[in-house]
This record gives sequence, C-alpha cells and structure tokens, in this order.
Amino acid sequence: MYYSRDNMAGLLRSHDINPTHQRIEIAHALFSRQEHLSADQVMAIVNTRHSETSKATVYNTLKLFLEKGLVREVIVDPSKVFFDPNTSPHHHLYEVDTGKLSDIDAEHVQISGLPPLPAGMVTEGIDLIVRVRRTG
Amino acid sequence: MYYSRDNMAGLLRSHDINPTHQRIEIAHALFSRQEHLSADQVMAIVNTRHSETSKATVYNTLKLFLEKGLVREVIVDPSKVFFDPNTSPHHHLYEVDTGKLSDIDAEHVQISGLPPLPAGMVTEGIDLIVRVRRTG
DNA sequence: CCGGGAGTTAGACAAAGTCCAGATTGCTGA
DNA sequence: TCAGCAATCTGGACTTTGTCTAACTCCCGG
Repeated sequence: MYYSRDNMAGLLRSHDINPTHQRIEIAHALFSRQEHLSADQVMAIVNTRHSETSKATVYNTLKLFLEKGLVREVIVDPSKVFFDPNTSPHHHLYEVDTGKLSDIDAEHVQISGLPPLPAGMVTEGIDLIVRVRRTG
Repeated sequence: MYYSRDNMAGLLRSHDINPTHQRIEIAHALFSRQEHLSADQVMAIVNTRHSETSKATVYNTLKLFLEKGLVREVIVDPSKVFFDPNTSPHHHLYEVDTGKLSDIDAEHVQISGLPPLPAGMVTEGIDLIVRVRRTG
C-alpha cells in the first residue's frame, strides 16, 4: 500500500532526509491520514502505545519537514500551528468553533488584482483562509 | 485633531463601550498610529511613562474591542496575534523575516471560484495573506 | 455618606514551543 | 568485531503568549 512505513523511508530519502525511526513514525502519522495535525496531535499519535518520541524530536522533525518542503505550515489558530501534508497549491476552510481545518482545491479559485510587490521582495506564499461558523 | 483622546471617548461610546481611562489609552495607542500591534506592543506603549495598565486589562480590552467590531484580529505569526485598527475590507502583506505587517487594499483584488460553503455554515471572514521575504 | 456593580489589578497558572547538555544510535574503517 | 565519530534523540528547564481569579478601586444613585 502507498502509505506503508517502508514507503515513508523512500519519501524521506527522496526529500534528502535521513530516515530515522522517529522521522518515519512522524511522517507516517501525517501522511497515512490526510489531515492537518498540530505538533501536539502528532505527539499523541506517535506515542499511543508506549512513549517513543520526545517533544523536542517532534518539533525538530516537523521543522525539518517544513524546510525540506515535505509539509506546509498553516497558521489559522492563534494558539497552535497546523502541519499540512498536502503541499500542492490549495486554500483552507477553517471552522472557528470546532477548530476543524479542511482544504479548498485551488484549481478553480482565481485571485486577481493584487498590487505589485515592494522592490526586493519575493512571494513566499499566498494563504487564503475562509473562516466559517455554524449558523445559530 | 482626529485622534485626540477626547475623540477616543466618543469612538468608544459610539461602539457601545464604556470609555474608561485605560480603554481610552489602549484605543489611542491603536488608532493614533495606524499600525498592527500585538497585545505586547500595546502593553509597552500604554505603560511607557509609568505603569498604568495591567496585562489582564490589555487582553480584556482588546477582546472587548474585537467583539464590538472596533478592531480586527490578524493571525499571521504563529507566536502572536496582531490587532488591526482598520476594519474596512482589506488583505495583508506579511514580511516573514522582519515580522512587518501591512495592508493591501481590497478594492482591486478579486477572489473568484470559491466553492459553496457546507450547509449550515456562514462565512465569518476571508483572510488573504501574502507572505513575502527579502531576496538574497 | 454608603452600597453595589463595572472595571481593574497582581500574580498564579496553562499551553505551545525552544533550548541545551548529555545519552543513544548507527555508521565507518581497521 | 570493535572503537571512534557524527548525527540524532532525550528529558527537563525555560520562555512567551495568553487566561483565570479573587481582591480591590472607582464611580454613581439614593
């Protein structure tokens, strides 16, 4: 199957990341379920059976994945960062009352009329977040 | 002049906020300079001469201003929330290396092709953040 | 002058994230 | 096989942002 731990090792290697046991577990947590997880949630998933991976390693690894372009950071909640295993261009729908975060495919979304950037600046990314709430 | 402390009292009253000394100072900090400030920065500004306003009051007041629609929350930095005295529709330009946050006028920006919302949901707001970095 | 409610306060607390020095791991070359 | 070494991992102390609470102050009506 696509998301086996063995394939994780390959995925990591192809992104120039030395595939250690902990890194494979963290990658597996993120990629086997296609969800947006916070560092906390990754910790919880990885350490379900018995404590295996320290907090420091989870944070280090997520930062490493970020640098290597394996995941994306999504900043929607003031209290925690989410990590998104989907790096293809897309936007986000955030349910403010439940904290649920889902993807909006970028394919049909058009953003036009943005002013030119100040000189000497490059775009690092454009984040579009639709904040929604349940009626009532 | 427009941003005197006296006018702050009027502004607060017109938004159904009891204008206390501390609230006027905080409003003045936000509206006299048209900048995006974090709670920390507001604290620092308000307490420059001598300590006048407690942390709790700054947070309470900013939350109150938010509820009353006097300011807007901008979530771009994973470590802190910015408060935006400009409530007219606009987007943001965030310089990731310096932390500087500025406005992009919404007038000419068009966002089209967003999928329909899930049933029973209302949009609370659409945040568009352009993250930029200095070349080099 | 007094009582009460709104507002403020200091400081304890919570949660997310960082940092560091020491311990582990897994090579590599002999 | 084994010592040496660099990379990685670890627990725990620490920092920062923000929340909570119980006591205090201020002001207003009577």
